Amino acid sequence: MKKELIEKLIGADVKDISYWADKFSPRPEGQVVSRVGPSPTGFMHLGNIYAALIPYTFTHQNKGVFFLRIEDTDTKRKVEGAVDLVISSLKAFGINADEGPINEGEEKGAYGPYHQSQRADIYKSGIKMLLEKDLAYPCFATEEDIEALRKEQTALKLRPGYYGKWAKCRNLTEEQIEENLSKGMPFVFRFRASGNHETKKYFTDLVKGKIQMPENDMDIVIMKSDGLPTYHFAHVMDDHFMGTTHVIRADEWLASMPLHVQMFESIGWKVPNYAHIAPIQKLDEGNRRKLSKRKDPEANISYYFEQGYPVEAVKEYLINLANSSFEDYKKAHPENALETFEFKLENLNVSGALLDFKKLENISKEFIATLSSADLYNRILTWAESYDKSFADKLRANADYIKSILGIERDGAEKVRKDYYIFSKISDEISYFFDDDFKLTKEDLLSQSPLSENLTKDIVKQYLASFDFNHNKEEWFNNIKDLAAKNGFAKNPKERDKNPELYAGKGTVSDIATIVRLLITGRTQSPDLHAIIQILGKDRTLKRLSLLD
RNA sequence: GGUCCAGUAGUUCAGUUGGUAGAACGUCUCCCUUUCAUGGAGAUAGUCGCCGGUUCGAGUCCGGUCUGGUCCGCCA
Repeated sequence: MKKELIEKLIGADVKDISYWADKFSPRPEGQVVSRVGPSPTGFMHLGNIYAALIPYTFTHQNKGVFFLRIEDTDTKRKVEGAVDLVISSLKAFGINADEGPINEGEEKGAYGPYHQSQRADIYKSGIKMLLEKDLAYPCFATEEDIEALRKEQTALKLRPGYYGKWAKCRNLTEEQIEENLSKGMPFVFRFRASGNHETKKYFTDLVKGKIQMPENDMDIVIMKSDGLPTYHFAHVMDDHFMGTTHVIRADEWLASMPLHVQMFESIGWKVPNYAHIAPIQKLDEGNRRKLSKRKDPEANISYYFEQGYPVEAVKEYLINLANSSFEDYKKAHPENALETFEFKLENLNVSGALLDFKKLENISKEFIATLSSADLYNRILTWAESYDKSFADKLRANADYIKSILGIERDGAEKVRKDYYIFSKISDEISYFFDDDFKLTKEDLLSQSPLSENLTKDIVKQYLASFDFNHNKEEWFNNIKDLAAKNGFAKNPKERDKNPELYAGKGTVSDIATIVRLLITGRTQSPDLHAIIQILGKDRTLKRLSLLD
């Protein structure tokens, strides 16, 4: 294409591509460079974290460079504060980029800017280069033209798209282009595809292995009429100049790998390694489908923060999802497993990772069980300050009290309870420790008691009479056992099961314990009762034991 | 419609170059036990989507078929 026409199309002051080649020095030989490129839509998808965690971990295990690039070329979707959301979300999961934006205004690294919206000059130079090489051309087709084209193709049962003989602007003469320009017609730039759709070519994907795909023959739009590039072109330009060696990205890009490889090759640039990560899916009425931002609240990572899953658990779950051999590794190395686990791209889940909340809960329980009561308290408080203000107030006002509650069968215990998995459930879980939330009527007691009304009343009376707050755990329980014996109850449930006729109409120790438990906690299930009593204190305990008086 | 990926225990997934299947979670049983949650021991379970082919031998290779998913925008 004539120089004058190129200048008419993109302006006279566009730099040669060599300018950028000089500006961005090549990365050290052999260095692994990878990145994550979220678009700032104001929404952080679980998949975004998943797609960042994998290259981040991979790159750091290879002592490489991991950078963050904001892919904000879609001006229509731009949202205020979205970049901060991206950075803070990544940070919450321990993903800190070596290069890239560090907040809404600043960035670090020598290959920037790391916002695509600020790289317009670089892309223009790229277009200039492609026009000179005859690898791109301006296209004046309107949206309506494209729509009509698609309709015609579908009617003929042909592959829809702008390719081959359907690509009308492909063969525009320079005179025709001049004429359209003089009419002021808007245009985009398209890539001049060189492939034949009938020809199959092998591509190597680090996750999926060798795959065969047709060559690309689509004359895809590479620069929109607003002067910003589409993903495809930005990917090629940026990953070339930023020195990316490993393009690790979501599965949905697999189909455009032939296009991207073709662009690199026709320009004469080195083709990076590709690794396509299977999407996170969920089961919906028997079918799996991609986690949907619109339909599924759990697609948004804020869901996990709101529910109060510990980030560590979510992170471990995601690693687990990506590479199920992590389970074996963790069993062998329970300490520090997450950081030291070396996962291989070729071991990545190939088909699609299905969310399994049961498993997440399990991991979360295991993780929370490793926390001391003080650590747990701090985490709950941090969570509550954002998501449950009144509970946060309660936590602050009763710090020591609540810490001792959380410490039941935790601090110093050889077998830690594993009944918490999300912070949002803890408030309810411990509510009976507070008189305001403790509600038990006589009717509640009698209806839930395993024994008859008269027997229950009698047992309550006897227990209150024999209760001594200063008993240690053994003395305390012996007292209940004595009470059982005195009333002709079985000392343990097994004894009753062996001789049911002996204890007909009576009960066992566990029945007495249940009645005490109901009086103290209002529930039939609770952690260690003696510990609860000690934390509640003498006055509160006696008051609750005196319900029937 | 085209394209590519996948289809292995109830569930989520492993199964490097072909030698009749493993883990985790779940479920169940027993032990521990005042309830629950733990902890310990164990059990349960799969004609490896279906059909055919190659082979002494196939989850693993080939062909076909069905099912599910991805992508096919001036969105990324």
